[in-house]
Amino acid sequence: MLIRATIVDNHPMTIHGVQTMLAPYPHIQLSATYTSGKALLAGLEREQPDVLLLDIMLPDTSGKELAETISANWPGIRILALTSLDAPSHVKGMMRRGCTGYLLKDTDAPTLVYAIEQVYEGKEFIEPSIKEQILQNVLRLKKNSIDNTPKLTQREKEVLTLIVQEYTSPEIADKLFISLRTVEAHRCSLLQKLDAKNLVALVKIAMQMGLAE
Amino acid sequence: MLIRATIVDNHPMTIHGVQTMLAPYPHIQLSATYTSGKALLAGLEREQPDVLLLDIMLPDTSGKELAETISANWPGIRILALTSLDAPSHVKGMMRRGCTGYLLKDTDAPTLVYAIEQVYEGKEFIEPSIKEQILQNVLRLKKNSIDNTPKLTQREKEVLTLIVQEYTSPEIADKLFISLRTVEAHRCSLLQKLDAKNLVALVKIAMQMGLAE
DNA sequence: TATAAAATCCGTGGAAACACCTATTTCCCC
DNA sequence: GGGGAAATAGGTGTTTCCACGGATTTTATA
Repeated sequence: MLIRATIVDNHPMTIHGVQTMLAPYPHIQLSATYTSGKALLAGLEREQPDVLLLDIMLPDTSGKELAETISANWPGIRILALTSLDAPSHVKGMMRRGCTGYLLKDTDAPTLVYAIEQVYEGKEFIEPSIKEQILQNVLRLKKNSIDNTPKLTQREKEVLTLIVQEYTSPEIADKLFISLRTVEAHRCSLLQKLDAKNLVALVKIAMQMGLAE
Repeated sequence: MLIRATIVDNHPMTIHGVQTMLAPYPHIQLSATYTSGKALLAGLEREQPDVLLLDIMLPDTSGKELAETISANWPGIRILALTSLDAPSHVKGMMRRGCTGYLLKDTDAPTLVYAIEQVYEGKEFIEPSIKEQILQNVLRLKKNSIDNTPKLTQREKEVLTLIVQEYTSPEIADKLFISLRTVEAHRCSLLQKLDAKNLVALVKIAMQMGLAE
């Protein structure tokens, strides 16, 4: 088994580090290295690796755009995100754009090799700590959410809940047996208290608070 | 170490099954069993267990409401969700309402015991398969989403993206250098194609497609 | 090149949302 | 018992949204 890998990273240090880490493993060959998205796209025309180690923050293109275009144009290339960004939103962004793995730069050689092997075989590999982080991120929303948003009154919470359940103001008025004006008053309070520009912003905030899936 | 456990489930069969499973483990004592939410709440006034095994579907109250009130009124009681529902939304709902664990009913005795022990110590325990399911649910949205929604045209996708970014129709018109009427036409198409009742519904669908966090 | 799909635009009208303002009643807490 | 927050409701007006028609031009593609 010979795995041809390629790396894109604007830090030469990272590239050297990966080269050093992979040196003792002859079955993984770092066939090419690039320091920008443009250089990579140009290089892919000549030579396609099996696995691409892709950073997110690059000088010209962003890693997310690159992942999208590469997985669309070269579906045979497996992409392993290699970055120091551990925020769940970045993980989601990369995985949804076609990456099969996500690794942090502070990893060790065996893990790097294992991740490359897994990704090469089409199996997902995500840093376990990051998996846990995402999970907690999804499950623990309620903690700093509607209950711990002391700004909102009971009634406002009720109205907000009905709003994200796609009820309009007149419908909410009927449902709560109050006047349309009262509902509108609550809506205004919600917009101000939650610093929302409009309905869309309000819904997004409410969903972040866990009021809807 | 003696762990006092209590179970709420409207199926006597489940209760018997748990009793049988826990019998060989003397350090876990099933101190009380209830078949309804009301009975549980009444029983808690007399006796509080260390760990509560809680089903979601109950005749009177729902497990989610129960989890919320119990974790609020008896914060010392650890709650382990024990149900046959494996949908991520249920897991999120229960965990966000104060459960420390989530177990499926098709589990085996050692796992049940381990879960109770973990939860007793305040450590989270979630069925590994469910963890993975939630993770995939979060990460793989894009797959059957905006790209695989062939219904939407390119322009409609652009407009939808701007909508969830909290732009209003006039703002979108300015940004895309098109008429307000055109934007509104795209909005109507979006509402129809995505079967959305209104803006709120549209935003929710868009977020499920991964267009925003 | 013919045809379909996409993208553009308009008129009209009503519903809903949002922004100001004020005001009363209720209820909790010091 | 008085102060303050919450909930209630109204007036007025503007903006945005949404739905019902329609139309033309551009683009892709078979």
